Amino acid sequence: MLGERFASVEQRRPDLRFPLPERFAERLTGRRVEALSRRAKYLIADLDDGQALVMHLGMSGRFVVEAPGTPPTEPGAYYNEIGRHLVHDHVVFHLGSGARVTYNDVRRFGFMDLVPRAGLESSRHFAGMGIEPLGNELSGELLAKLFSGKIAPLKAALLDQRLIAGLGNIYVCEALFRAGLHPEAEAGSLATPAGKPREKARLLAQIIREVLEEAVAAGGSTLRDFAHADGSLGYFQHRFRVYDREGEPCVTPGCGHLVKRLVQSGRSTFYCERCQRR
DNA sequence: AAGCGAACCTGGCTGC
DNA sequence: TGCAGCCAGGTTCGCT
Repeated sequence: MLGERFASVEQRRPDLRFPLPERFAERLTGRRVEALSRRAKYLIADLDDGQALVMHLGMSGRFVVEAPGTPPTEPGAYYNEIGRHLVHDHVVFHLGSGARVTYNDVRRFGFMDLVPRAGLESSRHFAGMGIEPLGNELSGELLAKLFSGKIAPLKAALLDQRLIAGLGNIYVCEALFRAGLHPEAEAGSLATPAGKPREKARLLAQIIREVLEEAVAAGGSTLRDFAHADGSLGYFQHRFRVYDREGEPCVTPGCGHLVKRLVQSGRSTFYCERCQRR
């Protein structure tokens, strides 16, 4: 997409999670993509008219990139060769080069929006958003400060995008396990260790970074249908230590306790009650 | 104000 | 085989 123009855009339904912007396809047609970036779980394409195309994949969204000359899928076909449900191809970007970028999203929890690039940080999607977990700001000191006084469970605080923006359910479970911290511990307890000052916060901050870097290097996690834009899959799911491993033995040498599952604010948490302490 | 459950939507899997 | 129930990578809304 970078440097390309949108020759045309097909919008096949009026909405994803939210209504698509007014005259969406029309406003994109002829525009050139000048930059691509990411903030938290949002993708941002800067356009040559000062607008930004903001995109979020939700739970099941994916982009598929097809090279110039790839024949269009057969009209009326339900699945393509890799089992993708074509009825869930909602937006198709036809690029000047002839390549196609298709947004497919079974559950339609994803969305797209067009907003002025200037002041993007204070626009409705980004205002109040927390720090980047891979940015320089994340430190034990800041983590302790962010969680100070919070009685919400550690798990919920880590998922709270207003504090740290970009951690999801899988990586929070994995980070808590590696840090040996109990998901139900009060978030504020990280900030108030009477003895070793903020040792837990320092360790957790370091481990969050490690887990994310390792997951990115492994290409992310393919649970059911996640794939990169070129169709390749992620491999981090093979390195899960607790996520989706309920009832399996804890991987800590000599532990042997079974991984437990509990529900916190509507999301599954997987943890080892022996290795993860409050 | 913070924290929590429900809602948004479809499909896959399990168990009866 | 069929059907009900549960579960899923995320965010937002509304209630207490």
